[in-house]
Amino acid sequence: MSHRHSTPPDRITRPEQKARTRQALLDAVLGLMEDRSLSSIGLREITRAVGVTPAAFYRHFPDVDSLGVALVDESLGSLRATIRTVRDGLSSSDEVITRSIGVLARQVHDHREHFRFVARERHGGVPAVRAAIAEQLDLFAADLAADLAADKLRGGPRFDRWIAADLRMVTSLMVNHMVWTAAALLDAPPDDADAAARVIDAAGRQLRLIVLGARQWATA
Amino acid sequence: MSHRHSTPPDRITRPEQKARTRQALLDAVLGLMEDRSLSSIGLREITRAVGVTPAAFYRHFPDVDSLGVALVDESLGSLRATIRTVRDGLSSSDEVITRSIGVLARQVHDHREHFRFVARERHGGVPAVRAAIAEQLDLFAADLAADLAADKLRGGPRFDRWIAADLRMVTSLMVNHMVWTAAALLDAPPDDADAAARVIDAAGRQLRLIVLGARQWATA
DNA sequence: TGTACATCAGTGAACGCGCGTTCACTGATGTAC
DNA sequence: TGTACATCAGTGAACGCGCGTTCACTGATGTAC
Repeated sequence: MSHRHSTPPDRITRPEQKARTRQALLDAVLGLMEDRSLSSIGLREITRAVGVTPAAFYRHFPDVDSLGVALVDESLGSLRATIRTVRDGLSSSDEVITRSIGVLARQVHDHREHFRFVARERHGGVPAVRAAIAEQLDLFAADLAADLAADKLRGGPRFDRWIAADLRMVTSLMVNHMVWTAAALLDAPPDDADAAARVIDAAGRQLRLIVLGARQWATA
Repeated sequence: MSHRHSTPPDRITRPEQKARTRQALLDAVLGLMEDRSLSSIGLREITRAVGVTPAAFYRHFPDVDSLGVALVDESLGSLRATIRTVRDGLSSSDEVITRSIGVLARQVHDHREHFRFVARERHGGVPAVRAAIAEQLDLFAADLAADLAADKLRGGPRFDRWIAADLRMVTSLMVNHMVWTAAALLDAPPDDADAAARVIDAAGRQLRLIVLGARQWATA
């Protein structure tokens, strides 16, 4: 009853193998950043963790900083798509707040290392990485502004009548709050559900307070 | 007309000289952190910038991380006293908001390197430094909570009736906003007064929105 | 299907260099009498 | 005030080590015919 013919030969093509090594390099850096910043991580350290020679690194990235920029896209690119879909079903502002924070908490739990990387390097020492993160966060704020302007929220402020500057002011406040919430979740131990629940609860109330303020702002 | 007798001998005592070298080490690190994180700065680099031998470093700190902890106290300790006095004269919430942000902007302008250090290391790679910063920021939030509970603000929410958890929720939101504002000011070029003015204006409106939300929160 | 050649991800050795830490020391400052 | 001794911030040499980068190479994968 051998299955030796049921498994395909699955020979790996060269581009596939290259992509795997590249991914291993990215993963290795995330793993090495538990208690350190990107700028303190050495090229040899990375290749040692992956199990290739130092020179092999150059087949994938010109230097460690460039690898960092690639990590920004990997970390925030997919999250953006996920977050957008949360707001797609039209619903009340309270629902959207609770669900948004829930999704964020789940993402942070499932991709701790990516979020730790972003929190650590957002104001960190590598200019190119900092710029890439700022760009992605601006896109988050723009997405949110577009959704609010489309007035998807029932029971919330009437954002469709807001001037652009005020809209941007409130969305940047919300995005900043999101980033801060992620960082607070990271500061709690990974398996401490109680601590995480407390952060999530506080974050939800803060976001609700902001929405209350926004409603007043519009009518003031 | 020689003044050779008018200048005092000003011989420097040994403790004074030691304190000067220590301060020079602290200053050198701040200067080296323009585009890098603390964890990537070497001991020899620091002593080279000061003009002493590497071994001299150990007369002042056991390692670079400990120097970082000392820098946290230098950066945030004095700011805390300054910020407290801003709220000391009882005044309207709008006044306090405008003045608080003004003081913050001035402090960031006058002590750019210190704030850059705090922003960079707040979520950075050195656990001891991160812990020291978190502790100082908690003290900021506690100061603010105490002031709000004493109901110093006329025309603002009646914080004296708030439960402690809600008070802490809103003060941590405000402190986080303060830190984020400082970071945003740092991202603008040092001499670009227009860019700084835009950040200050947006920050003021965000803080005012938060206060509006807090007023609603209390009555909700 | 088989053969001859091209591609290129990863190798392994070598390079010069700056790192953190140790140590016995020097010599100006400080103190006891 | 003068002298003899103690202190200790900073010196300078030495150590073993890991760093980033270069280079000609190997050999499996891919392609043209």
